Amino acid sequence: MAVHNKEAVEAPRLAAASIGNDVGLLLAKLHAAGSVLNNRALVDYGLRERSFSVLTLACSGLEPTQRELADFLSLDPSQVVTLVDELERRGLVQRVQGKQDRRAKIVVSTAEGRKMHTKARAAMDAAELDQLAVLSEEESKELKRLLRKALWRTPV
Amino acid sequence: MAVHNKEAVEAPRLAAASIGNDVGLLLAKLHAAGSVLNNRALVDYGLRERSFSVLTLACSGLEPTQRELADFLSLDPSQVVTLVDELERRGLVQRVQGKQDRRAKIVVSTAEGRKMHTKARAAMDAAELDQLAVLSEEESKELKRLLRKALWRTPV
DNA sequence: AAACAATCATTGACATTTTCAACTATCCAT
DNA sequence: ATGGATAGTTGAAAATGTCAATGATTGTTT
Repeated sequence: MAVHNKEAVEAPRLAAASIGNDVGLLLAKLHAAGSVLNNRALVDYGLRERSFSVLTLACSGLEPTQRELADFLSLDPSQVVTLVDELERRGLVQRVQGKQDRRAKIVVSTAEGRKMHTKARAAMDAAELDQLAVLSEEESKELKRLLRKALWRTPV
Repeated sequence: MAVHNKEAVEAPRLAAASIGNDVGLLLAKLHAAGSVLNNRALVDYGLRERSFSVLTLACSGLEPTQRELADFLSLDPSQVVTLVDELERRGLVQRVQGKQDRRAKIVVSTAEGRKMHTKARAAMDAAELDQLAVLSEEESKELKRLLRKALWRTPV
C-alpha cells in the first residue's frame, strides 16, 4: 500500500477538521505510512509485510496452520496459499501435515528461513523505531499496549 | 476491507509470537476491524469510510481542494475524482473553482450533504465508541493523542 | 459402521482497488 | 513569452480482495 501524501511530516491544514480526530482515519493513515516504511525495509530481502508476517510465525515455534495464519492476519485462506507457495518456493518455509488433523498444513521455517527472518526482523525493528521516533520510550509502549487492548480485549 | 478473523474478541494463540507486538500488524488488524464496523455503520446512508471522509471535509468549512483531499486521505488523485463524482452525483457536494488557483477545484457541501453528514457522523461516532469500548475514556484519548503525535509530530 | 454435515487447503473466477502514464488547463519563474 | 511544474481527469494495467466450488479429512448422528 503506497502513500501519496507528500506532507506526512507535519499536521496538514485539513487535520483541523473533525475527522482529524477519528480513530479510523488515524489508523488508516498511520498504517499506510508504516506500510511504506516496512516494505521499503524489507525489499532487500525479497519480502513484503505479509510474507514477513508469515515467515515470522513460521519461525515462532507455534506451528501455525494455514487457517490460523488466515485468521490471525485477517486474510482470506486463498491469500495464505499464495504467500506460503512463494515462501516455500524460495526454500524459507515448509508445509508439514498436521498431526491431529491431517487436513491442516502446518507452516514451519527452514534453517534458511530462520536466517532470513533474523535479518529481516532487524530491518523491521529499525523501521518501527523510525516510525515512532517522535514518541518517547514510554509512549511507544503505551501505544502498543492500547492497540493490543483495543484489538484483543486483553487486560495487558 | 473485510475481516476474515473469527476470533477478534480474544487474543488468539498466535499473538504470542514476536509479531504480536509489531506496530505494523497491530495497526493493520485494528484498522481492518474498524473498517468493517465503520462501513457497516455507514451502509444505511449509502456511504463508505472514504466517501464519508470526503463528505466530512467538504462540510468542514476548510474548503479543501481535491489535491489536498488526496494528500490528506493518502489517496491517488484519480481516486478522489471518483469519490467526488459520486458525492456530486448524489447532490451532497459541489465542485467550485479555486479562487487563487483556477486549476484547483474546491469541494464544498450542499445543504443536503450537511444533513446527511450529521446523521452519518452520529453513526460513525457510535461505531468508534463500540470499537474502543474496552478502553477507558482516558485510554481512548491517550490512544488518539499518540496516533496523532506519531502521524504528524505535533506536540499535542 | 454408514451417512452426514463441517472444516482445511486449494483453485479459479470475478470484483474492487491501486498504481501509473497520458492529457488539458493553468500557474509560476525566468 | 517561454518553459517547467501542478491540478484535475481519463483510461489501462497490475495488484488485491472476495467468493464459490472441490477433494480430502474430520467429528457427529443415526
